[in-house]
Amino acid sequence: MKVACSNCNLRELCMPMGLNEQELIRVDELVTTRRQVKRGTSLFHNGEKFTSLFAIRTGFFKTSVTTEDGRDQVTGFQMAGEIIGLDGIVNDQHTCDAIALEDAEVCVMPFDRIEEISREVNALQHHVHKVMSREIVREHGVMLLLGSMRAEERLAAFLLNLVQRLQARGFSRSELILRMTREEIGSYLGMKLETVSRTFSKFSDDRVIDVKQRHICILDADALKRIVNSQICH
Amino acid sequence: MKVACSNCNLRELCMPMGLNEQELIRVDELVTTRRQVKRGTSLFHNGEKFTSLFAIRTGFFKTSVTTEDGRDQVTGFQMAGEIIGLDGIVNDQHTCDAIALEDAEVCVMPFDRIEEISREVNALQHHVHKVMSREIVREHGVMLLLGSMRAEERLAAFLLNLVQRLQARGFSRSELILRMTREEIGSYLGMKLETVSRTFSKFSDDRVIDVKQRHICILDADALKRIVNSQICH
DNA sequence: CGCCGCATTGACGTTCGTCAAGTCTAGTGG
DNA sequence: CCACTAGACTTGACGAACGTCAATGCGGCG
Repeated sequence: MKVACSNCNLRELCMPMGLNEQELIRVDELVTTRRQVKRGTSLFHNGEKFTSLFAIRTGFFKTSVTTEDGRDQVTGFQMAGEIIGLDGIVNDQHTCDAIALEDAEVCVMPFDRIEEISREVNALQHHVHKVMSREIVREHGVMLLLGSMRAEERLAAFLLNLVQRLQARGFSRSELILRMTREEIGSYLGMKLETVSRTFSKFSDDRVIDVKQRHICILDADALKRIVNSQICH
Repeated sequence: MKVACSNCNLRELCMPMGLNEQELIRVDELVTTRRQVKRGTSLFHNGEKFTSLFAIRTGFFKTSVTTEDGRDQVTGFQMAGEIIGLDGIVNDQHTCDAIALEDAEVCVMPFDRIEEISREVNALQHHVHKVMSREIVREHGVMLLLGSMRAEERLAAFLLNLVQRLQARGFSRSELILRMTREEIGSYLGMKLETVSRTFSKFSDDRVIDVKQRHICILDADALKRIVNSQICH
């Protein structure tokens, strides 16, 4: 049942590379347990005590933050091999919610153990730093998107990003199934669900993608890239 | 000239707390040199090789990312005691520009040395993790702002954030001098400089703040907070 | 088979961006 | 010391993009 990290087919995504025998053994100790998360339920909630990071083994998550006055903002969508929970480190409690968008399984990695093993395995230490830095850079990209792109550009960038990550996991580079609603896409991209829907329809009319509910087929990836870079006359 | 970190008046901001004698000595070795950065010049640029993190000793910075097609987005404003350069870790090169908005001095901390000393001083290790996590959480807040707030709410949140950080550094909680232009504020907040200016004027008309170019006086902090939380009728 | 949540589409309104004119201020050089 | 200039800021008029509200369509699940 329980697969060691050293044998996991996702190891290139969540683990450091180039470890020796002994380091591999140590790193395998990171994951204490696995946890199943049913679709629609939460892995953690804002305010909950932070103890562990989670590596996604299967499934798909969204993370979102909420204000006192009830607005909420999806801050990311996470898929297999990605690490979730980094927000909790700073104050020992989570500051966002993580909700499974399909049935999922995560590897639980207690953070004190991560720190302990990091001190011995340099590659792990550096890997942790890289994972956090990558998240910071990703968020810079989202800020750029939210701060300076228009609806079509945002949605095009979103689709390209999704399909690129799926491709890295062995899925098609032209077909994908959205695990999230239009409203969740809209929240992530800073637009209303109606605008998301209209923009999908526009892309479909322009023969750039094919949309059947949540089934998306990318017909012209280059056109999408041109849209992101605003090389399209409006 | 060179003040040890253990004696620096900013140590509570950039250093871990509760170190013993020996650990203090080790941590003092983090900062190899200081570097002066003149107003308008860069600390680092997108694409430059990453070697070090920087702790701001004096002065004020902005960081910004740029797309191929020339759009750019201010991703943050940093002041004394804050750490800059975390984006560079993941790919060994910086992915944004850091520009001084006033004459500044930074402490240069080579990252390999940070990792080395982190392995020995647990408090430093955890501190590094917290600094990175804090940046991730901060960016979640910016995403919320960009994705779901309107112009007045964004600017109110921005002012409250700035003044709160200045207060933590011993400055007034009601007066501040903006180190950045309207255009830079606009870029950060995802709006045009004219909208920034108009919104300042509106706040001024409503007696919430007093604006004289870059000199801002907060007359009614509670009103600003209500604006952020949308408890104002439009 | 029917219901419910999600998605689509249309009509209309609001907010913010665009363009343009004009003002203020700090810094420079006579 | 003052006039001049360049860059930053303010303000107004107008329009485009997107949000809002409402009606309708579709598909999956019990």
